[in-house]
Amino acid sequence: MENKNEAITRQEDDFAQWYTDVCRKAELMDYSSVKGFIIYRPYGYAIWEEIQKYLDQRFKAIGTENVYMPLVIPESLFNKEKEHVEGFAPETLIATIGGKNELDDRLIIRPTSEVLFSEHYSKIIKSYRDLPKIYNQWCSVVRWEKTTRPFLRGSEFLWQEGHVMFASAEEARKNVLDILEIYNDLGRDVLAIPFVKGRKTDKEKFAGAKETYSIEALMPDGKALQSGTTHYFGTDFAKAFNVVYQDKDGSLKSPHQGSWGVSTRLLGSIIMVHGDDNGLVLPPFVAPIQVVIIPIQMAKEGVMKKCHEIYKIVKKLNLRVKMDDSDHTPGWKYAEYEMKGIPLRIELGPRDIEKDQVVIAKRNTGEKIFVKIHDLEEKIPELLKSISEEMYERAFKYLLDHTTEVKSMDELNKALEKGGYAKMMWCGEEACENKIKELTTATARCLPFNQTAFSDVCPVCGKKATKVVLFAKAY
RNA sequence: CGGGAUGUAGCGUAGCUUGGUAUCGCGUCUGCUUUGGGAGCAGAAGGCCGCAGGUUCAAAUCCUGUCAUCCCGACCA
Repeated sequence: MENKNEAITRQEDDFAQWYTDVCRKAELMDYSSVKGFIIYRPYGYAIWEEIQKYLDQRFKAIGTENVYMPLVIPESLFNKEKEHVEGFAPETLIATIGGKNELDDRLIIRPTSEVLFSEHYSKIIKSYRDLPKIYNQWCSVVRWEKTTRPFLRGSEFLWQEGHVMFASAEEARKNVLDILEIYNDLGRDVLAIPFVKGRKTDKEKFAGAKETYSIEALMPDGKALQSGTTHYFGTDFAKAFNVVYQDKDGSLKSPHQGSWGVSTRLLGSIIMVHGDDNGLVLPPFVAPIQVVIIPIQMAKEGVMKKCHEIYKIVKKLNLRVKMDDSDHTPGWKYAEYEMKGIPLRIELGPRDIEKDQVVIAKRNTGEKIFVKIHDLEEKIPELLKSISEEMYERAFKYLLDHTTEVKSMDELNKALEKGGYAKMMWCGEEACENKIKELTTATARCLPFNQTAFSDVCPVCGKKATKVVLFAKAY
């Protein structure tokens, strides 16, 4: 029987409310008493930990070392890089009192750590032998946001920030593109999210960066969500912070710098891309619980015993498994674990025991299948893999269906109305970019790496267009 | 930060116009019966009505401020 109080808002009724409902009912987070600062509850934090595991291992495989930098940056230091400061100044949180005294040099709670890394690098990089430096830190940062939403935009969020120094521009650029590829792999293989890889326009790039690259995900409400970025800085930052090394030939040079990061915003992507009206749908490889076992008629002879056997079989596969032997009814448990997005549910009762089988329900499709117990060992890993692929395919199809090539302002408007990306040829002028934003509120998400031209006229100004650009409304 | 809406038990709510010690459902706890899609019966606990001031003999209700959440803009990962 439908229990209205347990249900969440339907997506089609109010997508934003659905999102918030899922965040709370799936116990991913809770609000704290300070605006924009959320509590990452165990279930939500565990997803982040899985993301961390994957990325940390990939980062280290290409020579990255983890470090930890201070939480605070003296204002005087922060102000060294002009363009960067202008980008962040409006959203910094500043500590002004230490103990009982006003601070002479106020302390900025890091909104990002470019300047701390740069300052440190100026001390430890002296010779070409000290390069490259590929450092990363896992931490939280604070940005005083005006409007906040769980995971999507918080005043504090968790992330990793890589800050790298190389002797040459080529190496630095290669590093930030390699990392972008790792982010993309994370999406494809782990999160089941198809990202669009591309370069940001000058207008949209990071404060102080020469080049900014991003991975963009498309949400079911038609809005794009930037899910990760990498930046190439050139030598400007290094120069501002006096990072100088002596090269083999004895000359003094500035290294080429890059940075890259993904944040807990990825959880927002996961929730929206895959979720449905029954709640969360987690990609199998980040699900904190991958398989849940529900005993049916627990009091009946042999049921619990058989459930424990199944538990052991799944555990042995190195999977994250939970058995729920609480006294809730099976129906309650089904709904509960659907809300939590657990990829596979195993139901086991007297009827199954007779047939030496279990019932397996797939969260992503709702499909129920019967599997003989002796086949479980082989079948479960297969199912998890195919679920991940099905989820990716579904999201990819949505992405394709909502990427529309447009050749006129009229088509652009229609494409944005439908939701998703309006793909157009662009002359490269910021004026045209601004005009689209003014008329539609959509922004240039990126110049996708796939630059297959399909016209040579900019629909805004009518001049010659050479670049493929994706416009969309964004989070 | 501008415009709009909303805050009453863990969740969802009634009451507010016309001030007088807070309603109902779900959840929680106990017991028994149950268990293949959010179980049934019986009993119980749980609230300084978001917070802070003010008006009043008396404030959930009226006034001011503030905080939070949601929506629409501007800004940003």
